[in-house]
Amino acid sequence: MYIALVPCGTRVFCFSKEIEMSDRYEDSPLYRIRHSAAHIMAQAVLEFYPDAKYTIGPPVENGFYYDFEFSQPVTQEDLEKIEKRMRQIIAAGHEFRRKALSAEEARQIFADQPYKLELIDGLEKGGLDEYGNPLTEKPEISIYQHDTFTDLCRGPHVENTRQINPSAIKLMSIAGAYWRGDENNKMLTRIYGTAWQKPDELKNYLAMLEEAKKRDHRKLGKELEIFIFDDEVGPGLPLWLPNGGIITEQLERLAKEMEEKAGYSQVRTPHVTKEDLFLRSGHLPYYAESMYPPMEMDGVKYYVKPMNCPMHHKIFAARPRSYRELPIRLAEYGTCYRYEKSGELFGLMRVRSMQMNDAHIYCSEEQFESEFMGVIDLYKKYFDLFGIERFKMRLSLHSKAGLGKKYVDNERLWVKTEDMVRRAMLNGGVPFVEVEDEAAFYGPKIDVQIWSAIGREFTLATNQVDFAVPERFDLKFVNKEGGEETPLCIHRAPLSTHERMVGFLIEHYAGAFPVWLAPEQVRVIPITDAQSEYAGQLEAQLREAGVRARADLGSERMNAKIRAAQMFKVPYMLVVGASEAEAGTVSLRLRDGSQENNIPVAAFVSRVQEKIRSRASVL
RNA sequence: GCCGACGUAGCUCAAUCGGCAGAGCACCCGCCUUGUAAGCGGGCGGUUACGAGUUCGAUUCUCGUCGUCGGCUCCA
Repeated sequence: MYIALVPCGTRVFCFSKEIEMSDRYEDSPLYRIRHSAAHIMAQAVLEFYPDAKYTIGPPVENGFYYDFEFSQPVTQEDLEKIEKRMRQIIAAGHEFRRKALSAEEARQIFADQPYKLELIDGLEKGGLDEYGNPLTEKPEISIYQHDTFTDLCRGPHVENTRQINPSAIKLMSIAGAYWRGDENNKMLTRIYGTAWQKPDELKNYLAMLEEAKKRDHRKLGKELEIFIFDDEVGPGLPLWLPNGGIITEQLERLAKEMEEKAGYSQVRTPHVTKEDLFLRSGHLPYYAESMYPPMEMDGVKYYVKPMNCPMHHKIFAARPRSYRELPIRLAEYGTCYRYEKSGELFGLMRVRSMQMNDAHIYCSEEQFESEFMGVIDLYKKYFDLFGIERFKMRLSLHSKAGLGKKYVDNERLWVKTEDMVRRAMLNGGVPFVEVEDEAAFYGPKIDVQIWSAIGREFTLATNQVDFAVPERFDLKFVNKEGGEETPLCIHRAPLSTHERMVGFLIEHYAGAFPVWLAPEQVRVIPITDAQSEYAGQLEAQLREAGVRARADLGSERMNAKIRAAQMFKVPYMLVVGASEAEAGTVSLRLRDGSQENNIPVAAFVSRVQEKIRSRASVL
């Protein structure tokens, strides 16, 4: 069962069926167990560190956490004793008791707990929840007590600590976390734990984590020689090895094919531009934090581009445009550089240099819906091709508080374009969720959210509306009536960036790429040296036929060569001995271990060619 | 950027209390001539991330820098 975890501030418009059928997490027994486990952990922690201040401790996907302010450093090694004490508390069979009370009574109970006092203030005055988000109605203040521990909490909890299986909980890790998630606030210490109903479920969860580590793109990327990072090159600046070069090249060919069919034009633009361009685009006021510092030449500042859009705008403006030309779709696999904070870097998924599957569509307001949905259709085609099923479309909206800071200050246009996107998605019947304060600075967007092997969420593809920047660039087209109009701009990146896409695909396929993407498609393995020549001929013939093939003529035994090819996840292995050389056939071993013998060479060649041409997902 | 942990050969990892830095794989050279996931032998490979400090002596202890990892913040 998939349990939807919807962050605060999310409005859900249409769930996928899977989610629709499941219960709300908040109502599930697991939620109570995890929430209660968090309280028990807090009790254990306070017994060991009586002067620790406790803050909040909610259930999360797969477990729970609790944030503390400690006066001394607490480390991973300390988790063992805390966990042991938790088991004792559970075994003692304490009741969880709820009590509603006034803000004043609550303040007395938590007199020496500054964070709890702040929470009480939020509940009472501002109508803020524990995360600092505004609440629509004033909640009742309640506490939960068990054994010696009392927490400000709205529940729900288990009735008795015995309802938690002490063998189905485990403390996982320790990490820093800002109070209320704000980097301007104090950093607290967060302890993560996991809790399940049965010990077997815990075991399965831990086994799943181990499995996930095996498909982590950082591990596979190294093993399969797809990319590396080098200390002297710099953090977040990946080097694509030849195998990575093949994969990215195949993705580009796919994109260009699809874009040609969909009426895009390919353009190319420089990596650096004068400061003026980014002042005009608004990147410098709104996006400067993520930009590399400028370099100066002849008294002029130049910036490395974090986005391609301003240059595409200039291409649009290269000459006067008529409504007859619209929509104009400009595409470029543009290389951009963003100065991501060091701690934000994450393998290929979050880097500082990236090549985007970028394009900008300039259209009139009437054309907007069909253009926007055309992009969504393109997503769907790609996702079908890759067999990507687990994703979430998210309508990312502005926030009122961010106007003029994170977002262009024009609320009317925000509301209008957000509504356009919402309507287009509803008309198209595409399920999505809405989240505030996630928009681009120039407009709302539909982000496609995916999860990395270790469960971290990323935006893969994105489809953004820009109602602000075309005007700043004074972009115009002449309409039917002969008047001037400013076009809307859609920024889209269905294949994300090479970096994030390949990182994702490595994990998605666990390194076993479909034939068309596999860096090496065929490995020819002679059984003895006597077949070296035949193997070499096969390699040449396959290459001639457009297949990436290699004959392994080393001095290892056949079994060792098969093993090497398996570890590299080469889709096809051709094992050839005396009889195959004699008959002009091959013995085919697939990556999955299955075998087909006595295949005529020509038959194999055309089979591989067909798999490549159709970008087939099966071998 | 912040909190915490970690950094030994190309890779995966050892090295007791501070006392000569080691193994497997990979790579190179031989031998073996093999039928669907590791044949055998030999060789090469290190300023223990970098820089200071403590010490007779530092992979080991201390400090700093860089990088990586788990999170937070942020995001294609």
